[in-house]
Amino acid sequence: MHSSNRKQLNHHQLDILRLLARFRFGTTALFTQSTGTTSRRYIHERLRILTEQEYIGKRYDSSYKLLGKPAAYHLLPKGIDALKTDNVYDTKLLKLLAKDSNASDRFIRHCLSVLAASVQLSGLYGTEHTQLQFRTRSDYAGNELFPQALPDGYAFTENAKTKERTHYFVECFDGTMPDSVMRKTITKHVDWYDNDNWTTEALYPTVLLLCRDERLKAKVDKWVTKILDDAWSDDVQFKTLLPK
DNA sequence: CATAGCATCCGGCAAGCGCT
DNA sequence: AGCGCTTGCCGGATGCTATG
Repeated sequence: MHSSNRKQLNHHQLDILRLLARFRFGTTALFTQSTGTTSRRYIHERLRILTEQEYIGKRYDSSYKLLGKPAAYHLLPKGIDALKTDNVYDTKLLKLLAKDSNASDRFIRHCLSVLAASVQLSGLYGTEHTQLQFRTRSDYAGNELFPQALPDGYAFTENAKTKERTHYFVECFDGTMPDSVMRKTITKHVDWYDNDNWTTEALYPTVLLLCRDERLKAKVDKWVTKILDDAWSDDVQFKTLLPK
């Protein structure tokens, strides 16, 4: 453990930094699930090593233990630097990532919801042959085809032969925002489609609304029905889901 | 090319916690 | 108390890298 004799980051460790760039925050358990094969203990050790070397930071104190909350990891300047060699991240995103050290608990919770959603949806819609591809706001920052504000996620499976995509927009209603914001999120999709901003031949993606609990799901179902009744068309499909 | 030294991998074990 | 789950700590195995 002598810093003078430190090895270069291996590809496993870089993969973790890339995941963090895409999802902003992560936990040992969620990273383990999202990689599928690797053991939790091992992921933890990678995170420990990256933390020790100050590539990533760790949000954790005794109150977390008491609440049974896992530590939340995020990129530090050194980790962001290490990603620059990938040449795939635009400078705006890199600046955004630098602010994660001071992110609010609410923001962290939302980021973890999105990561959990990607894990859950991979199990729901992916198969051995056609894995579900999940994209985050980091992946499509600046995209002008998608509704604004950008959805929490965009996911798709691709038919190997026809190359046709079955695709989804993902919104996480996880208790981090007031009702008004959630309703606006629903109308955002309907308006974007009705105002002809969806300028490709592909069908508009099914909008998956991940609701924190049964009670919220019932409420959201009602909002969706009402909003579609009031709209000009019902071409946008919504589906409410509960977290696993 | 051989090898020494050490960073990393990874499993075993323990401790803390909630649930029953 | 027993079970399951998570994180922390320890140490042997593995494999990379610097050096001659």
